[in-house]
Amino acid sequence: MNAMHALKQHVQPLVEEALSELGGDPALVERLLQPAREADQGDLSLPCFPFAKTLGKAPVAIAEAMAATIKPHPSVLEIHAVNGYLNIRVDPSWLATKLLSDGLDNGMERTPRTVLIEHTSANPNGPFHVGRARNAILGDTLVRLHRLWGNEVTAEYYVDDMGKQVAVLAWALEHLDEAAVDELLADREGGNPLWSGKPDHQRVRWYQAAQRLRKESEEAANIETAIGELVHASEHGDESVLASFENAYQPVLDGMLETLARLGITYDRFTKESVFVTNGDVAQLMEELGALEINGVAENGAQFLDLGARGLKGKTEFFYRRGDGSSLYATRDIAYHRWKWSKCNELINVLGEDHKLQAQQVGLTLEELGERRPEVMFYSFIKLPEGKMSTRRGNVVFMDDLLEEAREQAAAVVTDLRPEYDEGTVNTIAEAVGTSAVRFNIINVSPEKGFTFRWEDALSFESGSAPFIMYSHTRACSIQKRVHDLGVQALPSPPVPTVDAMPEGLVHLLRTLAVRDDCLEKVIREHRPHLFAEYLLQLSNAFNAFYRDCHVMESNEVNMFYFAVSELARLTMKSGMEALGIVPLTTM
RNA sequence: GGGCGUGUAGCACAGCUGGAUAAUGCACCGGCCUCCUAAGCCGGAGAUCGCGGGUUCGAAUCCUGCCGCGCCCGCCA
Repeated sequence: MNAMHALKQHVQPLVEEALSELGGDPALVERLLQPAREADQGDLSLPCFPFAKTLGKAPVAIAEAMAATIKPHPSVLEIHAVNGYLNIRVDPSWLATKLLSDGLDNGMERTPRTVLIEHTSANPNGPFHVGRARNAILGDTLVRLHRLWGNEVTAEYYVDDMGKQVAVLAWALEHLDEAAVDELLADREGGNPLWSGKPDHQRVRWYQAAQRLRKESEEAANIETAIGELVHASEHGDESVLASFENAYQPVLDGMLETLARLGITYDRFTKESVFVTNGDVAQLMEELGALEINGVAENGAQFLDLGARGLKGKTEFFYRRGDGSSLYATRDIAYHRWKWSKCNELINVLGEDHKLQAQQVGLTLEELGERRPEVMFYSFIKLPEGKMSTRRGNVVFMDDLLEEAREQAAAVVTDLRPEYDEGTVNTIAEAVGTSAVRFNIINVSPEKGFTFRWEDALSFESGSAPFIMYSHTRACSIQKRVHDLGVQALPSPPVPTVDAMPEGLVHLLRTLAVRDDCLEKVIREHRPHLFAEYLLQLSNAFNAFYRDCHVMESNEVNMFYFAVSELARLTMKSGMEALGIVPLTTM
């Protein structure tokens, strides 16, 4: 469907030729000839200002001269010189023919890449709140977008199954009972009773109770020692301790995954951090690091790399080995990355902005070892209007609660709009609308931007939201169903009308369909899913204009060309929605 | 203090490898259901692009200084 790319291939030589005749440098055309910023001005546009000096002519005159001399081509409808710009407008008939013959398959020669995307990897110690879930939603969307682009993707969750957080949980489950936990957390608001049986919500109370004891009780020092011993044992690969950790966290992780599954998020593989300790990779790695030129040793025998020598600013010492010889989280992460590289030819991590420094350290160390550094999509945290999200202070929105609220609100809207629907239908639609709206609300903003969560935005079902896209899609589905019911089959290459017979909404839709691959390509290259969300909004909008201007059916007569365009748009919307995790309902 | 990121209409957000009148949604004002689902469509109003310098034919975009906000600167994870 890369019709705009094809257009440029046709047009560029003609523009270069015209420019050469005037004495300009044709080598500049490739870069300068780009999609027009102003949609009403054309499809491709060449600013003529850079040629003014060498040609000794005004840009306006250059553009006019080129417009007059450029050779015609079937793909080009018209060429105008405006204010020093050469504006080229695609012939919509040519475009329609091209789009319909290419179909969803964009016909570009691409070798699919093997991509490993690690995302979420949240500590399994409690339920997702909206802030932690941003990682999973962005990561899963990236996975889906890569699949749409034709890449082979493995989505991976790195399970932090050792270290302090799990140790605290395991300790709590071992040493506290229900009554003790209740007492320790007595001053807290009770959570939503809906989740009282969900293990992530249950067990996080044990974790929180233990956190209190660690800070506030008289035995704090003893507890700290006990937990320290557990951590130490896990870092040395003690199997019984690791097994007790797993018993502690696995139900929590299952509960967390249940929440994500509701959002359509699943993983192909879970890799446990402890694996790299028990299989010897970490020991081997530390040995190699110790032999590096930039290795340093502290007084107590701890070892670090001097990454300042490799351009790292700020704190330059990167410790990878403690004085007692055990590894650190980042060390294991490096071992994990080497393993990941053996499984793919492209590696992407989704990380919170708090991991930027560590990602630098891991990346530089990998390069020092002769490996490539992974690509990273960083995202900023989600705040609440009241400030930073914090479970401890109760300033938190749980994903489970948000999804429930979203479903209820959506159900209210459906019941209001479609009173004839039965309860089952309402629930199906409400669940789809609710989860899709929540996802879209997070995908829609650029990852590096701080984000303030507001209920009214998350639950907005109007223009600029997932339900808007979903609704446009159901219109296309409705058309398909009606045509199908008439017993009419789509034609592979229907007669394409001339430009004069094409309403504005149709032309706009064709041009929007034509730029999908350019958008997707950029999204994949730059890890910026929000641009595709933006595109899908535009496409839905364009479809609505087409729907307004072009009636596929007039008194049971099917316009085969309109139907073909409608179907192409429907399938493009559907695949795009799936790539964003929006549920493509056929009716709503 | 140092490093990284961010600042665009009342609110939210796009545009940032320099290019024409800064896009979109919410909220606000007005219009459209004898016609494929009005969760829609059309029109209107609303912006000193944080502030000051610089580079350029041209700056929201690049450079620089300042200001606000966020994150990081553990032999934690």
